[in-house]
Amino acid sequence: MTTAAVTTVVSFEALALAPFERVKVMPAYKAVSGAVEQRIVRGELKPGVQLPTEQALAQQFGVNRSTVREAIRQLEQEGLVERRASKRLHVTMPGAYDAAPRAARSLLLQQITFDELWQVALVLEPQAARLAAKTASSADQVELQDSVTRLAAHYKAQGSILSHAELDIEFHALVARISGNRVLMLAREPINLLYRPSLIRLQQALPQMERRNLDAHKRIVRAIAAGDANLAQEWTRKHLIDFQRGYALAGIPMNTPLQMHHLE
Amino acid sequence: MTTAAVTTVVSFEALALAPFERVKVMPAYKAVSGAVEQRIVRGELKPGVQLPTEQALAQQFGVNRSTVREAIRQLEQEGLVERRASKRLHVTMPGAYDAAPRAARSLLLQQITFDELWQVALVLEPQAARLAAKTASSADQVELQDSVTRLAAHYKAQGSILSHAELDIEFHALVARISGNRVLMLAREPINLLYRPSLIRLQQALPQMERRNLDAHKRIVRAIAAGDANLAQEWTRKHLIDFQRGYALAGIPMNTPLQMHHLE
DNA sequence: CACAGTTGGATTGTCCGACAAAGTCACTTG
DNA sequence: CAAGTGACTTTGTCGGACAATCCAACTGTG
Repeated sequence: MTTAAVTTVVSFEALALAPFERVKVMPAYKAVSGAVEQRIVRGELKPGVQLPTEQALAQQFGVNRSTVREAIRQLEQEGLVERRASKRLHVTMPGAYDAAPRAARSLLLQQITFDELWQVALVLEPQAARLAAKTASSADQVELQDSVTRLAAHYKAQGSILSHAELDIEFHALVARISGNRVLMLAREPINLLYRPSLIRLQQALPQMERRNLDAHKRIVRAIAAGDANLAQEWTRKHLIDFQRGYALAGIPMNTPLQMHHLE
Repeated sequence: MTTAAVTTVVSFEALALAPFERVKVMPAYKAVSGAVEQRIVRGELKPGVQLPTEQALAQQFGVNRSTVREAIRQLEQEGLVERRASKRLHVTMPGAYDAAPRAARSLLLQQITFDELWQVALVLEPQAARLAAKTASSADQVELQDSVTRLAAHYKAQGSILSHAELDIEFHALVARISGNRVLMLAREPINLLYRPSLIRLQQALPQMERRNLDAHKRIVRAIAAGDANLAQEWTRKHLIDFQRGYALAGIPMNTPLQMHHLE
């Protein structure tokens, strides 16, 4: 039975072999969340479908329910999963809106300044208008017209509920949506969140800006309706530069870090 | 003792009072994670400091350790907290890089197309170059020159480790970093992640593009070094449009959804 | 006294079992 | 058939437990 094989003993070190790389050991909860995440990202678990109960998941993965729960918390936070109707877990497609608040918070913690925001808006918004001019349907045009009408109404009678700034923001969000470019919408969103308070503040400091803003919106809508991409882009750009001018006019410095209350 | 107060009984409904709004009841784990999050965002807990142990947290919040753990998982996922050196919890400042992968994944799940990416890059990259031209230090200029040199070396001797596409990406990331605009960097990042595979693919299909790319990079660097913002912006824009032209030339459609393997 | 090895406590990751609250669903009843 | 009801399911939370690992103090040795 035993065939005496002739072998030579050679030590591992003697061969100067590369040492084994540290084996990456993942906590079980991370392994579980990762596994579920993969199946969602791969499309095997489509948005809307219910996941098994915690108990069942624990059995399938061969871990304890507590471990499954920790994994679920991660997936929840990631927006891949949510408890709809207070009970069962459902797979959800994380929308752009989901990542935005965190990005905004990250920017705040990094003490970004307003002009950093503005410099990006200065190119994103005109591009949104340009694209919108190319793709706007007639229904979109009606919506745009409505938005301008609301702004005009607000201009005539100051008693409106939404502030001028809110309507302004709404308008630009609408243009971005009409552009149909989801990357653009995603990139805009954190900026939008942080922009709002500054815009409101400026509008209160310089109420006379309303007239110019209204005018700009009108021109932008007209350009989009006409399908004139260049014009829509250019007017949006002017609109933004105007905003910067107002900022300077009001004597508010643009290069001081944004404060935390911008997010509350 | 008992003073008979004269009261009239009136039913709640009879007064047609507004119904109570549904009291928002938060799960304990969310309350805990929210509490910690607030103290971090407010700056009371600065990055780097250690958090108490799970046991201590459980006592302070008056909940079970399991509950604390679930809260920690959320904070961990959010990037506000991490286990450094394998044990103690440390507060961390989530960087832009942290939110990007999730944003990228979200975009993939939404089946975005390449031209949506490109349309945003088309305005962000030139703006990055413009800002970089205004702020580049001499050290930055050296780095830019290095980057171009590496690209040139790769062009001469194909044997480089990094592909042409990788160097291209690196260059644009460098320009963005030099721009000093953190909002811009954040907005770029998800695009960067998704752009890479397409760029590599294109570069393989059209190796003759290398020459033009190298040329464009050179001009951009020269413009930045000269502090000519307009020129830097314009050349970057041309560089990107060139890229689009190459895409069409290679016969690759730009409007098909990006595939999942873009992220692996 | 310096230094390396040992040891014991502290902390995390995981498990088990339990229970109240809230939802679900089938079944009963008017 | 609609409304009501009651049993079952599932989640959120708790308490305790234990192995593995890390940390720090302690100890023996030169």
